Amino acid sequence: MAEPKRRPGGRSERVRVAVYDATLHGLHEDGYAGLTIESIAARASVHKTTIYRRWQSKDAVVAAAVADLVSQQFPVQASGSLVNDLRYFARTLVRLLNSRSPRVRGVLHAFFSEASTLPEIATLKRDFFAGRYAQAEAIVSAAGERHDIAIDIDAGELIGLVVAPIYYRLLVSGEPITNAVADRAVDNALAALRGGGCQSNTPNSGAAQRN
Amino acid sequence: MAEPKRRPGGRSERVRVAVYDATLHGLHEDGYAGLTIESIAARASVHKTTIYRRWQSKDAVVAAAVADLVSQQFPVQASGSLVNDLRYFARTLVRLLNSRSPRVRGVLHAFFSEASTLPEIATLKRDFFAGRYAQAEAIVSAAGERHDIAIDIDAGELIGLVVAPIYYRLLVSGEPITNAVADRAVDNALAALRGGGCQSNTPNSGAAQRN
DNA sequence: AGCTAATACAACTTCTTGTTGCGTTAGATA
DNA sequence: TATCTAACGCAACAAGAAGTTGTATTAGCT
Repeated sequence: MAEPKRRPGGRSERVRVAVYDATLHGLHEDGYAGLTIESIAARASVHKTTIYRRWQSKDAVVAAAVADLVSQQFPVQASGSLVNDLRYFARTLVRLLNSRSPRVRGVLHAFFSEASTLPEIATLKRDFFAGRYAQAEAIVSAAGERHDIAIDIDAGELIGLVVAPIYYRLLVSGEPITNAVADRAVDNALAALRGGGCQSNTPNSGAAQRN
Repeated sequence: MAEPKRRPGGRSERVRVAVYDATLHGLHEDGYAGLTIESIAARASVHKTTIYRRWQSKDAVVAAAVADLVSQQFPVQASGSLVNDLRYFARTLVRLLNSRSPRVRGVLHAFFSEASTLPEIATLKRDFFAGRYAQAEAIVSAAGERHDIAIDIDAGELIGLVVAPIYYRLLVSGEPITNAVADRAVDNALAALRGGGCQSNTPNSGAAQRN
């Protein structure tokens, strides 16, 4: 029952990279519905049996390809004023959503299309945004410690005000996503702060709820 | 070259309704990728040749089914205070996004998945949101005329602040969408107004932009 | 009651999907 | 350099879905 000797270097690795690349590229160009194992194989210059034997199903390939790219984390700069940090954060998101890299666009497609219903993709998506959220929360709490803002500010609510309008353009209105959009989102979020919004001591707002 | 006499009443109509219903239902349960003409036919208790002859392609059926439901407009109540109108508006959106009706969920799936890349669906989506936007803008401009708020308020920006967090939960974070979320979104949007946000005379915000 | 548009049914072709056996290539080890 | 064998390429195939066509049947209309 000895384990067969694996060969991680060389061809296997090249095939893996080529397949992941072809998968994300295809996800971007043809969408999840139009993506097939044979199209991936053709684009990766690899035979379809190779994919069938190594990954079994289309969903498994997609999940693996997305996981591979997402594992490369994006660092967040957190030093200086709250405005600058938030602005940098928002602009980083804008740059990401505007990326012309087929691999990044493939992941975005996976996250914001039908593929997001796959359990593996859903988990990756949740983990990715949880990570981003934690980084953003650090920005806000740091500002709280510097006494730039009140301590009872709901960090999640504030970050939501910053990023929600950006995602809104990507997913709903389809309007272009410029740096000006990012800056305006930050300005409005901070304006809400000044106007008394994002208080964490009013968890359910003042209104009664029916649902 | 006489036009053949059509028969809009009776069976044709029943088939049409059954097919649209089955399409939206299938879109909800199986997704766009999993949807096939044969599955629609089976669910509608109709033979597949009927669908092939009347609608030609899967995309055409989906577009027609979505268009049929979307054509039923949702009225917006606009009387009273800005807070109440916005809250009603936001809560209506929440109720829509939480709808358990398979037909509504099917349309939502069409709008926020791969099907939204189809030209017909994209047009329907754009028109639908343009209509909603116009209604919302009326709320804000009415408040401006009542002098509840300043005249130089960017209505679109304000509405964006209200609805963006709601869509953000649906499409990005996946958190539950309650009435409390709607109310909080309105509160924060109005707080932003008080804090000096949503001014229409600062179209590109103060910051320089690189993109 | 008769006409015929619209649908159902069956049989068929074509294309896609996924599998299997076997020969070939190229890392790894000595 | 020679050898071993994991990983891949290739061809052939089976299974099934997608889409088409001819004909019979149903049911709306006059």
